[in-house]
Amino acid sequence: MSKKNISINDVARRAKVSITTVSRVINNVPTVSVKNRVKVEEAVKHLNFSPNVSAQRLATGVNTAIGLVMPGYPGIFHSFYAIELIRGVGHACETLRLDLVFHITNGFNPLNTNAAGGVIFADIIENRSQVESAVARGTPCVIVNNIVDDLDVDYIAVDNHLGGELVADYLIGLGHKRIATVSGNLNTQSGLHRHEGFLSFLKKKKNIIPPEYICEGDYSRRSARIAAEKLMKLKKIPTAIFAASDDMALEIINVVQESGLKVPEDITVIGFDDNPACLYSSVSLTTVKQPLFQIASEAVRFLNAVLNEKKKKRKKTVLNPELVIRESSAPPKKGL
Amino acid sequence: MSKKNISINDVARRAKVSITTVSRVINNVPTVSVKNRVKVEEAVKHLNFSPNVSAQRLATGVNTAIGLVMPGYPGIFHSFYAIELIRGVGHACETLRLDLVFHITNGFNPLNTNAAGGVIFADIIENRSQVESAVARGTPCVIVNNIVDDLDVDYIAVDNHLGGELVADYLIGLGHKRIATVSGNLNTQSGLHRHEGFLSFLKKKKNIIPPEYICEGDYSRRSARIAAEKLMKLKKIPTAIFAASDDMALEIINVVQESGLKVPEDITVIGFDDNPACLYSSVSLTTVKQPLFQIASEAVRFLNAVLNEKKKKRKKTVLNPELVIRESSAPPKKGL
DNA sequence: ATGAAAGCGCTAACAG
DNA sequence: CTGTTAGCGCTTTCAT
Repeated sequence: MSKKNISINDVARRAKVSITTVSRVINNVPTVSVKNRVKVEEAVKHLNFSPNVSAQRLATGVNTAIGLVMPGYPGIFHSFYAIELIRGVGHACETLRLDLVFHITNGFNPLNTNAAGGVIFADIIENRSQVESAVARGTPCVIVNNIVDDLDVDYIAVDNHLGGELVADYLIGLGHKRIATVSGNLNTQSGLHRHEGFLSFLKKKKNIIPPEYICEGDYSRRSARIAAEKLMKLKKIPTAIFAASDDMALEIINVVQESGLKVPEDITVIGFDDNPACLYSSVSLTTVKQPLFQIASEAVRFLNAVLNEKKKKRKKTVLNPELVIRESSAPPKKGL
Repeated sequence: MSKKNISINDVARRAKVSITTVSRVINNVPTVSVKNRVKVEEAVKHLNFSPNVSAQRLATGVNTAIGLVMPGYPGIFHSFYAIELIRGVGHACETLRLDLVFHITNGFNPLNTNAAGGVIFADIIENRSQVESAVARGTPCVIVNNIVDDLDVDYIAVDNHLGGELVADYLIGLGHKRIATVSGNLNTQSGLHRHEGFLSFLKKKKNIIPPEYICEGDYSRRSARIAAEKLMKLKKIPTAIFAASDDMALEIINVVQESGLKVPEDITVIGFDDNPACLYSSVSLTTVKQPLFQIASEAVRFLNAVLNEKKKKRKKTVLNPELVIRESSAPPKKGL
């Protein structure tokens, strides 16, 4: 270390007070004479002193850093989901003046989550064991966007099942009969739930959907393209396609247009996410909006409250997504 | 705190060895008998012990966390630039097993950058003073994507000026005469340098560019649209437009196409970033590629080396961007 | 209102 | 190879 560390001692010496007084000033403890307060403040400024966070944490036993653990599978950073979460958590931490310790994990090297006082897990694919050990160690955890009932953790999630149902309901209401879907990664809870919600609602409403209309994607543009091209080659082309993400929906629209068909006149396409980037496409997208930013902020605020012992009760929250109707959806053409 | 903290003492007691031995085991110090090592490992596992990072840092005086400070202006998270940086820094930290402390700053509340052993500043708009105080405090800093020669800090940047020149040179070579440009935010160094490089090269080559062809944008889609619409209303429409970001370029293409013109047949459009999202647009974009991911990783590796005292010499690096020619550019139509 | 002193959990000489 | 001990920088009783 080349750092000439300025400590509370240096400040005390310069201000000619005890380190206790310096500590009081840094922590805004009221019982300090104006005279001393001024002296200390002068010294702090003069020495460019900044308290050693590690020492503070050791002494108080309170770590005010929030951990954010994000799965590291390829492409996640190109997803609206991840970005929005980072942004939400980041802003909330800034507002609350908390450090944010960010980790990308591939599920292998088990990070030392104890560098933070509380941790937020963005999904838990491949890193359940990490969650478990953090919980066992007593670190407050909140899982975002994953409903986990078999583990003693808090979570804040969106009802993806309902999201799928909303789309199915809307499509039926519009009069569509030939409805297809391209799922997200079915290994993720979001992908699975959206898919199941959509399909089960259709089935409940006695809407038969042929197997060739059910395509498994993985949230990538590439998978969407493959699925869409397959759909466009069918003898009976669907009149509506539900994609499990906006990104995939956009790619599907591309394929549809390349086939010489129009959205929504010939085919309705619906996405999921409410990714603002999709407002700029040729047709604005009908989609399902999930309050990601708020979820993220809420997770931080909750953890902060726990750290301050304001509350310690469980927080298992499931929020409802919302259908946003824009240009890419319309009733099917007459006769279809 | 509701956490029942397991300390090195608990482990020592259970393993019936001294805390020093436990410490040695945790830190992989070789001089520990196999017998003791096994006992300690058993205890660690049994107690789900994980060392207190704050205590380690205090004791060693070494903080292995890397700080990443990002300006918080609106929209930055929708830029490829920010995402790529986060991704690059994140992955590098993971590989090196470093904690990443992430901060979004609006330039006001001066964060305590000393929560990290070294910090990376992604641009320094509005937070120069923060950089200065970190430097004064002796914290190793590296500034990314900003050439800062009036401050004693390291930086790793892309030569944006050259980037602008590359585009100008290419356009001239293609035979374009009526060349327009939509700049990025001119308060950012990248925006300014790209703009200046582009313009100065044209001038040097005796290419006169009328004032109405020079539009000031701010990296937002919105600003690009406004500028492009203005350009399309001119009596003499340009045959080529250089946008300071891919995102803006895409929006410009939209406007061009809405005007009934074609890219690149009628108008060449060139971007800057090499944002992969732009591969999916109707025409793939000719653009300037900057090695953001590598820059980010390099910044982390450098800081890590400094922390390990492997090197302490200055690192002022300027990397060259690279022109990537794709579909959105072509020679002007005959006669123009 | 102020300070002395103990201790947070860990590492790093130093002895043995 | 192992243990004792003295801090690291700060907070927090407890006196004064």
